[in-house]
Amino acid sequence: MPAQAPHFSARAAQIFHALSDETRIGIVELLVGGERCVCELQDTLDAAQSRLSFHLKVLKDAGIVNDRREGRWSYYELNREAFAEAEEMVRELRPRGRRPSVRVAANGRQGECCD
Amino acid sequence: MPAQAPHFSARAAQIFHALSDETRIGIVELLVGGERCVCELQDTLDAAQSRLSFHLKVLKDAGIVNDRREGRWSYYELNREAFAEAEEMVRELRPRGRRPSVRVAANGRQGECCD
DNA sequence: TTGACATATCAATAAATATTGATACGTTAA
DNA sequence: TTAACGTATCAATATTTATTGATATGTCAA
Repeated sequence: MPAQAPHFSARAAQIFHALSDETRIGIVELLVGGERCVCELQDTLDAAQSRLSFHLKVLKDAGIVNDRREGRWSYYELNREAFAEAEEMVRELRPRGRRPSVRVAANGRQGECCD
Repeated sequence: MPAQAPHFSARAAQIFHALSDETRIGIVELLVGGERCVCELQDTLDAAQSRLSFHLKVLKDAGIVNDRREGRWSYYELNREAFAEAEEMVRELRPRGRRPSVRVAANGRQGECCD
């Protein structure tokens, strides 16, 4: 069997990439408590407006956040599903079972590896 | 209180960055069942040697894998701690509590946001 | 001891991402 | 209406990350 469904690695890479930047982690931290307006994020993070907008788009494209417009304000909130997905991915990538106590190469021979 | 310990976001970014590439996800998938020799990874992933070595280094620098040398072979395995750490990070970034049913801006005023 | 091997590292380049400043667009207050 | 506002998007540039081919290093077999 394949290790994972065909697009698992692409989706995993996308989610983890969205979380691989300190500014974006900062945004997520601010959203942990609930929905926030872009202008609040801007004040708190002290980030230039277009820069913040760029990072919000990365998060949105990865499905990490949802947005909502209200008049001239935009509100962002975390998407619970994406976090469930991320947690599940970490679990699926995590080491399973135990290493054999006697080391056996995957080709079945002990202490040898390549031909 | 700060949302997280001072280096949380740096460490989170590092771990997630290590997992943000399809080739590296592929490597991790191969290691899920236990330790593997570099040459096996090379055959299975069909990746150029220096390319594979580069990605293994990214994973190693992030603490995702440990390596071991035996004669002329190198073996890599997943580091359980890093996955526990990653899982915990996802949990800490995940939305908590409930959004207020009546929307209130963080500045306490309803329906308003910025000054 | 010499030569082939497994792997890491390096330098050059390519490709992807991020930052910045400018502009565009819808919305609201005056 | 018009002007200021909040936000998104774009183009140019800077920065980071990945790939490639070459070389270095330690190890083992002949």
